[in-house]
Amino acid sequence: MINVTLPDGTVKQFDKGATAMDVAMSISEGLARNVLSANINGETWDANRPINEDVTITLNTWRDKDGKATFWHSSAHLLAEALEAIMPGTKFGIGPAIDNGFYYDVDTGDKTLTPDDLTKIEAKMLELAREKNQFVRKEVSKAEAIAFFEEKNDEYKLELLEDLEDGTITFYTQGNFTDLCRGPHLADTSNIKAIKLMSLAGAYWRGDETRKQMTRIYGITFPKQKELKEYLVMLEEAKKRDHRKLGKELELFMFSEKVGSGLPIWLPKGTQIRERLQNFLKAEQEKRGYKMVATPHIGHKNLYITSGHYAKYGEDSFQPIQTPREDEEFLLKPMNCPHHCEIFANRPRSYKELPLRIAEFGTVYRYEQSGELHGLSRVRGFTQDDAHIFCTTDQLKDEFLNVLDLTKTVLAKMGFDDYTAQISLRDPNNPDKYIGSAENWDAAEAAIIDATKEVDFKTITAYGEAAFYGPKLDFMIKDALGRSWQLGTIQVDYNLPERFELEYTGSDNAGHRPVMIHRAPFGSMERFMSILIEHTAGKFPLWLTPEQFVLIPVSDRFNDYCRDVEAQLALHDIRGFIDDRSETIGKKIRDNELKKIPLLLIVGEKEVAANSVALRIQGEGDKGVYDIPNFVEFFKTLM
RNA sequence: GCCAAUGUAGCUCAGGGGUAGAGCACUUCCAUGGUAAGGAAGGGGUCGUAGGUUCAAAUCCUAUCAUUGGCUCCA
Repeated sequence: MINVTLPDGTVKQFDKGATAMDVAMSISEGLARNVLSANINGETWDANRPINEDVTITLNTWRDKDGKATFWHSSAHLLAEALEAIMPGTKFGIGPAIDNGFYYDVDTGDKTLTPDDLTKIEAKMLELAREKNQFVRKEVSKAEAIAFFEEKNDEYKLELLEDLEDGTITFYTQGNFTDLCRGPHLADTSNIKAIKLMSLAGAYWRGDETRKQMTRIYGITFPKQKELKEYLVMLEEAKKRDHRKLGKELELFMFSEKVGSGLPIWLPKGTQIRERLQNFLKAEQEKRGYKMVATPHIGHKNLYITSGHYAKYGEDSFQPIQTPREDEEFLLKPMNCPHHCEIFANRPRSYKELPLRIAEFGTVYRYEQSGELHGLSRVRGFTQDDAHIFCTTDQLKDEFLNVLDLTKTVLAKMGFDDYTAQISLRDPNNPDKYIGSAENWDAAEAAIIDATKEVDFKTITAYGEAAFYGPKLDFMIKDALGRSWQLGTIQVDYNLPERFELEYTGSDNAGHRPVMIHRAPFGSMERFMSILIEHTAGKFPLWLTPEQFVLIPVSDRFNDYCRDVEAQLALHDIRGFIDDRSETIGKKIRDNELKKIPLLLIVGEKEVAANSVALRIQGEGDKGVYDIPNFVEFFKTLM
């Protein structure tokens, strides 16, 4: 007999060789029907794999992340089976579950997969799923495994096998398809009821761009057709929030082939929002002791030789700008820190000046690869809400707290609450990768960790993700389609002060090297804007929105009155415009609702008589009549 | 940069070897309308760009640029 401990602490006894399915059955038949896999002592297992010792168990269903992962991983195998049936000789790379579905990297040789093929594969998958084939786990020796894939001529699986130890290798077979796989899998294919292959993409084998590019097939499956439909509807809804679409519709920004790809052009409405964001941040920074500076868009080549960027990124960047003078070269600045280092070096500095916090909305240019450009999220020219803090190691933690407080204030003001702070530390196995003494790194990493604890941030720690010059903290946030982007960042830097030979005079009258913190709460105005658009679906908070109200006269007889109201509201810094087109009232309301103007003020005979407006809130409908002072009061409650 | 797809009017899209279509937007006129599309008329495109095939190319081919989905990269 074995003891099985359930998540609630209950211990049940079973015969040796019982399965998670048996455990589920002992609880209820319904649960047994829904169990997809189980976590056994922390490891995910097939629901029908025999258990031979005392274990702690969690049963995974569709509602659990691990359950979905099992479902989707099995779906990937089903995809492979279908593809092998349709295109014999296809070679397979890896086929894992991901956050939303699964993919399989395949090599179809000379044949190129087309979207039409996906439809055929889907149909085949459904057909195979209905066969209710069991996923059969088998432990194999390495020699057996190698023989199997040599027979199949699948060099990818053979390469994967090289890294596996004999005795730990398992195969899974369902129907006619056998794959090298750790598992776990569903009991059989019949749970997979709804299938959608989403897209095709190229993907380098093992993520290495020097290796062969395979075809990646992305797909998603569900236990119910209805869930697939809901998922697709959700995707459609998400697309409506896409900042590229809304940016065009709301006339916030544009791109021009003539100006160049990846170079965003901010239109008047977008610029208004951008400037309000900047003014807000400036005010917050002023409270926290920052001084604004302004530096040129280019810098002498020598600046970047000093900073080390020339050697590291020279060839992959915008190329140097020549001058009439021979051998003189300037670079478009890819970051602001070298300029700011020169500001620090401008004159002798005393420890009494530290921490020195200098800030700039600095526009930088980076030659991103053409395939990487993405709306406002990934561009070649963008403005960082940059600042550099020069301080002593002892001041690091307080400065970190100061920056964290600022970042928190900024994100809260925008209503962003679903973000992750990633602490990036050294790779403990690779200490030579990093510049600076171990003591300094210890101090900086401790400062970050302590500071994030004090402000109670939701953090994840990533070892080995630190920059070579120092540890960092990045704020990650998702766009409408669930893609993760880095917004704000805080980075400790020991390298640049060293390279620029920055010094301050300490209380001991000796020279000391400062530490530098790079930080940008928004990250860049462009990327921040893209996320802001997607999170608000274009319904910006009232303080940010370019047009807070629209006055809609019922007929053009009331245009003069509207102008009067507009002027009265302007006195209270309430901004908007008059829709004096000769259209029907219904039409004007519809148009302005679609433009997402927050407050619609309808004005006709009655309103003119009572010096009032009839208020309608975007998306909410009629809110009744307000006289002007009351409306101003009401407006203030919304801000 | 790599793989794949797409590129037709300001926008969304249909069409497809025989000289270009819809809806919305725009202009003008009529209507002066009370809470999500009033009516009529009109203007607007060398079908991304450059070559090629053809009697004839927006349509087929090649190259190129841009965009989209991924991969790689990301100071």
